Amino acid sequence: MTSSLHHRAIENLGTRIVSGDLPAGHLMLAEQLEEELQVSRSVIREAVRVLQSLGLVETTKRVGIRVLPASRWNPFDPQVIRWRLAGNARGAQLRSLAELRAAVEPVAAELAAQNAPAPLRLELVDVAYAMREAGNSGDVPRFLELDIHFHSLLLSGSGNEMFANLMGQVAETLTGRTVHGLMPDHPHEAPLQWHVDVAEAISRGDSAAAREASGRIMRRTISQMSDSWTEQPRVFIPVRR
Amino acid sequence: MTSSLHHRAIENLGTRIVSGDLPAGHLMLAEQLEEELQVSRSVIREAVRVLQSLGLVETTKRVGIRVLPASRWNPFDPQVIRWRLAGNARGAQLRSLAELRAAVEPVAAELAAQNAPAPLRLELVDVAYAMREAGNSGDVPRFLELDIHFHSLLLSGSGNEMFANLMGQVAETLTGRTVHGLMPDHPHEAPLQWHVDVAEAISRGDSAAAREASGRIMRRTISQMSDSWTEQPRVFIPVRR
DNA sequence: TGACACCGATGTGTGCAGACATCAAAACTC
DNA sequence: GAGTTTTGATGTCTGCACACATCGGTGTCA
Repeated sequence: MTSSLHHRAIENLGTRIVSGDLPAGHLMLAEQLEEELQVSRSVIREAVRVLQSLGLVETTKRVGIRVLPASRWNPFDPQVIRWRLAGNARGAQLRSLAELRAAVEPVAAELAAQNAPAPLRLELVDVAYAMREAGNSGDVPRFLELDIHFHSLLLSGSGNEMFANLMGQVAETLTGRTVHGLMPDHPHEAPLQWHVDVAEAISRGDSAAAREASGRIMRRTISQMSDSWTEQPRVFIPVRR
Repeated sequence: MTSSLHHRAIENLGTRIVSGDLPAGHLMLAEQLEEELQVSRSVIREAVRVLQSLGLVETTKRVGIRVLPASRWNPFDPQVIRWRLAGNARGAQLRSLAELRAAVEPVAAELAAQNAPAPLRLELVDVAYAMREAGNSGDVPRFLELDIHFHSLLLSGSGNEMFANLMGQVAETLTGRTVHGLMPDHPHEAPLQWHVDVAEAISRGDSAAAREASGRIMRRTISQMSDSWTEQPRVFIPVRR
């Protein structure tokens, strides 16, 4: 039911708010939204309730439905991330995700070396070898698929459900990087070997080596992507006291 | 409006699902929930829509409202985190948050050293000094307050809105740690100095030193808390393909 | 005359009740 | 077993009553 009226209403309002089309402070009335989207009150009310839980709007009696500033949005919500990736904040969103990934993956590798179940360790090694092959043979789509699979296994193997939940976002950044031509036709030798190093370190339970090798991959990734970020302004969320 | 019927319905169902009282696969009907919570259909529907957006339930025509497994929940949603902290998964949730923090803060410190606005850097140094004083004089409540403020400034100063959003969760872990008597009456000297080191490194833009000092704090924090975690089983979220 | 506290009118979200539409699971027919 | 019909749940729409924050008017006091 991805195109129910409810879903479409959320999508419509969510994209417009995140894109800045409906700026912070903008006031709307439920009745006016019914008219605009040509749906009934119940649809609007249920959609507004969801947007409220995402921190995109707040409702006040006698006032209406007010759009909240970006600092109140839940930046980890998959829908908010999707809307930002689809809009003009795409660059900033990709940078945020890449930095988050850079922070998390080395620790995830360390934890996976300590805790991952045996079958997952074996699969990780297999995938790392397959990545090296696909990379050397220039099979870009297969490489992307394996790359996503590798990092998903790593996050899953950490045994931390918050890390594991980043699988989807990581897939998004890797895909975005490939689609936007930020990847060389032939991935470089060194990063391919580092992936193998991570997998083998996890496989033998060497958490320090896993962390170190993963850190190398992340530093390389960041330095490659940072060129296309420099123009994106950073946003500083004020400290709430 | 924190005690509207809508809010109470979400709270009721959310806590019961997260606590395992309503297990994955459990089926409910809207009509039955109306009866049980003694509210009208619109209240139930709006609450279910919100829970649906959090990944806690799914609705199917002709079937009803089905509780989803924990692997489908959004582990970054503040409400989900709060429900887990309030229930029997408290230990696992605190560990997840601490590991996330351990991963993020060193990178946040690095970014803050590169990007934070000047006033924030100055405030960070002030707070670090005040922390050292409060720590040495054994003023626990003030120390906790300053500790939260310090780490909030650090995350905010990174200029990454996802990092900044973790302020609330970090406050929760620090408070939880203090309330549960996991903190010594007098904080140790070394960590106090490391906080000052982080602040001064950020202040002078030395990102490597900031990351290093922050990493020391995190390693100490993890090793102190890990004693109370060992009994918590880890959950491995399967890779979705 | 001016400042301030009170109070009632107004408008908008919240909650309720009932109807019909839709659609997928389940039962039935061949 | 394949195709069709029935059924029962969510999806959508609508009219109404209520709660309550805001605003403007009224009255009191200095």
